[in-house]
Amino acid sequence: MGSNRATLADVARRAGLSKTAASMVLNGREGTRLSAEAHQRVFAAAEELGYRPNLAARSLRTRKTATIAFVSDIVATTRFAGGLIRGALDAARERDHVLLITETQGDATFEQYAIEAVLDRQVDGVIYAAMATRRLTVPPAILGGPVVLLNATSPDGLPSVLPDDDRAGRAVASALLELGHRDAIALIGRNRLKEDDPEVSLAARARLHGIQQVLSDADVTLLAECFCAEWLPEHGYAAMRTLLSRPQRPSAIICMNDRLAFGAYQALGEAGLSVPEDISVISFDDDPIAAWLRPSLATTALPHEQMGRRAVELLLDGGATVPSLVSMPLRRRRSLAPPAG
Amino acid sequence: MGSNRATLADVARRAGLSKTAASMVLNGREGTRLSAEAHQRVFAAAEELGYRPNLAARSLRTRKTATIAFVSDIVATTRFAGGLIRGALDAARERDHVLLITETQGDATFEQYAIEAVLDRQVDGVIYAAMATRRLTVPPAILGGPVVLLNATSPDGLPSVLPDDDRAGRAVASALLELGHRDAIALIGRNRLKEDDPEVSLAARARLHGIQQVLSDADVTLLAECFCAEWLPEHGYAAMRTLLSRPQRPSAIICMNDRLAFGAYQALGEAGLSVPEDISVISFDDDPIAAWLRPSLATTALPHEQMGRRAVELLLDGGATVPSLVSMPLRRRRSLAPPAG
DNA sequence: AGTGGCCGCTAAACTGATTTAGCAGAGCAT
DNA sequence: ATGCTCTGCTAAATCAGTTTAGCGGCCACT
Repeated sequence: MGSNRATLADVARRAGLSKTAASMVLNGREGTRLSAEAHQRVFAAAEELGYRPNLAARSLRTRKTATIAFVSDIVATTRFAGGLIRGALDAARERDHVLLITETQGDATFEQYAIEAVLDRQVDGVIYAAMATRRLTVPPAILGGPVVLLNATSPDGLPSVLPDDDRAGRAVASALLELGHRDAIALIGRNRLKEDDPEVSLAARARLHGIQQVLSDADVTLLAECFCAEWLPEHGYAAMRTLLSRPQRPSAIICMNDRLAFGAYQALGEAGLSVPEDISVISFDDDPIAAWLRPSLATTALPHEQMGRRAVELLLDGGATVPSLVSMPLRRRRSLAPPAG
Repeated sequence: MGSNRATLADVARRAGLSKTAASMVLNGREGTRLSAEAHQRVFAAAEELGYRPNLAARSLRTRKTATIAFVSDIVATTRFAGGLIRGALDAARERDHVLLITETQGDATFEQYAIEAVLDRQVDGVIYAAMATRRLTVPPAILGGPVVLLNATSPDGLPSVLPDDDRAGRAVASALLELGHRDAIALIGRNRLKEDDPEVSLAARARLHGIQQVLSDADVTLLAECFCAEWLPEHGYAAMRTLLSRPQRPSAIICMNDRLAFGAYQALGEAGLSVPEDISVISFDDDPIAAWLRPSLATTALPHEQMGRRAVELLLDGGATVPSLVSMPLRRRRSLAPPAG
């Protein structure tokens, strides 16, 4: 691949100068005393030969590769990952960097392998990403260079990028209060495991906290809270059926994510209830499915692109060591209405 | 990153041998006449020092980087991409390679940039992937080395990996015939643009061809065929409503993809019809929502992981120059039943 | 005794860049 | 004429590997 490319020596020869001169000119070194004419000749020669530096050679000397490792447990291959990678890719491109992607699949052997693979390639830094927002311990091997945690924090106090789930929870609750919902708001997706173990999830706790904060400030208590073992459509469906079997029907439902909401929609449809006339629904994530549902689902968007972008910025431009919270915009859609009656 | 690592010279010194000897031993070179004892000493020294070769230095000499570029129009950041990348990642790891990912976003400037970026890094080969299965022309710059097209073909006769949509179409039609559906099968998702322009889609034509083949072999004609401008839920919804407004109600629906089927489900639900008792539905892609729908949606799975894997295999192990078709397994789910009455 | 071959190993060149140290010549002052 | 500084540039070292060419010693054969 890219075999017979012109080398710096070729450029220098053509310009009638030394490699040193050519190198300095092309790197725009300050304080060199090369003449304007020398600059001209080097640029011209490089242009004519279509010169592109051999980055392997360069990085051998400089120990820079203009390459960032994107190491994830499994994020690179899930629907949630798209935006993270896209954002990181964009920010990297703007800084003339490129992304080396590996996946550990949560397996220690693979992780070991992935980390050695990227360190062997002398990456300039590592973005360590998690699929679920959570706390984790990074493998010590990567601590030799810059690291940014994406969608995760660690006890080491490494720079990290997280979605602002707490604020999203407040936004969700506020949206319902503003519409006049008060005494018949139900919540789907309580889960002690997620809420209490930061190594499993940080989002559950933060979302819940935000919601409770706003509700208790307004002196509102939840009509019901449904436990869900997982945040999948079938669990949302089951939870919604349970809610509908109770004497008082809720006027609004908060789902801890869009897939639960999808399941809730299914149960509502079967029960012949309509959203939002009979019941409002609001949720978290802004999964693509949220916009596809009928009626479209109001939700708070996980800012994946922003997060990926922010991670690269922190890594290359440096910055805050406090967790960088990226806000989750509220998408107001058709699933919201004032309570009936 | 990876600053004070042991070098080959360190290993050689510790083993009391030359760099040459150390290099040859560690690379397992055949035909060298180094003693068994020399081997021992080198391995021991490398082990003790935790030696890992500097790949930049190595590739400067060998022009191999053990790195593959994964260049895509936009695939890397969509839900459909996950599997492609995952498969490629797995196959690459098995061969001790790593993936450099870039995205062109269909923009010529970005594409130019992406290609230069990967060529500058001396990748061993390029996987050029497309989001929609289609024919495309690859930028000449990457033709200097091995290239495999993923989810695409080109007029250049480059090796390529495609899903076997034709066979999937046959499987879908056969599944309905087997259940006894004959004279009331409708199709949602006809689209001339997709069917006739291979630069837009190859899948539409192939799926349709497979379906038509099986049906005409069985002397069956479609009850109706609905045009859809895009293959999104709203179009499936509209198409389904149109179908339901006609005098004869279909007994089964084939949707050109799962998102159309999702829309069709919505229309059926609103009309109070149930799947599969009133109408069977079958589709293509095996989008995650297919399994989440109630009832779960029968569909043919795009074999993303297999495809990504195959692309790497073709690239590194060599192989067929005829397009490599990967079969799309039929997922039999609850949306299928014999026709009512 | 001469020489040819094999054995076990190494010195040095090479990859393509960056970077350090320093050289030749001009101009100026003494 | 000598010494000094400044200008404009270059030779050579360096990064960490791979690869080529070949060296010295020993044995066997003629």
